Amino acid sequence: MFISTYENKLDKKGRVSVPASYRSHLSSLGYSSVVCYPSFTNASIEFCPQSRIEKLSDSIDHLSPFEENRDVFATSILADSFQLNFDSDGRVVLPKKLLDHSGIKETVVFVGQGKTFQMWEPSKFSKFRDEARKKAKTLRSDLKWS
Amino acid sequence: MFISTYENKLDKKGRVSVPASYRSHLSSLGYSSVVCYPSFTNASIEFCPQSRIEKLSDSIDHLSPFEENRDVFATSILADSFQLNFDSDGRVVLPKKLLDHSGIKETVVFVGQGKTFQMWEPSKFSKFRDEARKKAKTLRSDLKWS
DNA sequence: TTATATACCATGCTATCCCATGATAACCCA
DNA sequence: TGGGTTATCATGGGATAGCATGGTATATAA
Repeated sequence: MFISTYENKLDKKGRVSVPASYRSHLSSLGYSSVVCYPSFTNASIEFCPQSRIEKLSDSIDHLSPFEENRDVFATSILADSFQLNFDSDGRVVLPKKLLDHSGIKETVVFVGQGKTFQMWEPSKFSKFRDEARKKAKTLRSDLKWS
Repeated sequence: MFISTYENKLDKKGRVSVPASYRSHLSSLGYSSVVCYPSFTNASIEFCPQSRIEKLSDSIDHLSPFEENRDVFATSILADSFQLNFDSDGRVVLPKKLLDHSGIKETVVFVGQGKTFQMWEPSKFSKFRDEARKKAKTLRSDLKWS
């Protein structure tokens, strides 16, 4: 499970360490590689194991080949996704497109979301987090979890 | 069951012993790791078995990946949670964010809540306890226990 | 060359492991 | 019952390993 938030820094080469606890969870899942794509609902970068994207790809594939939404999903997710590789110290290089989408400059906030995690520019995240807290207070009862 | 209250001290390194009776109850339930998060409703730190948070993560995961509330729940709960590990002497290190939320400086009050427990700053807890007593007096008849 | 990518090495910080101490509670036995 | 002996537990500190981060060196492609 991906939980907590961590702040790490981009170095001059654009590398950033993925938090060790996230890496160890990834390897416990037996991941081979990971995928990033820009969120469409906000300015974050979504990060997930390759297998999850494949599942997503499958569900897109089940849409009719002629349905308009099929192309919409495929284009906005799969076409904008990047496969990332860890270096030997657990770092990744973020592609420029994703940096632009997120507004990340030198500090990256890693935000655990359970099955996935996100990467944020710090000030954008704190704004989003405040709003999320407010909404969660009113919506909390909607989430069933027995 | 987690019952009664205990006062333990934070040392310079930010470690605090979890009361032995709580630890033995945790291990009798077979829990190896635990999760803490700031309470939504007061200044305490909530403490629960990891499995409880995993259930939550699963139910969030059943929401559509593109539903807005998905991010709202995940961010406000999972992102603010911390996985804590016991050292070999039954202590945990409390992250700075949780110390800030709770106002804990050097003394931690452990408060049993049956299935979970909380951690409080002493003076905040005694205030909370007094109010809880008053409310309980007037609400007494509401508690059903077939 | 210039830029991009990968492997490898170095450093400082901090979390974690392991052991020591003192206090308190539980136990045992005359 | 009292007195002494062990366990148990909270607490403190030193040593060490893991981690984030910075840098160098080498390779690859435009």
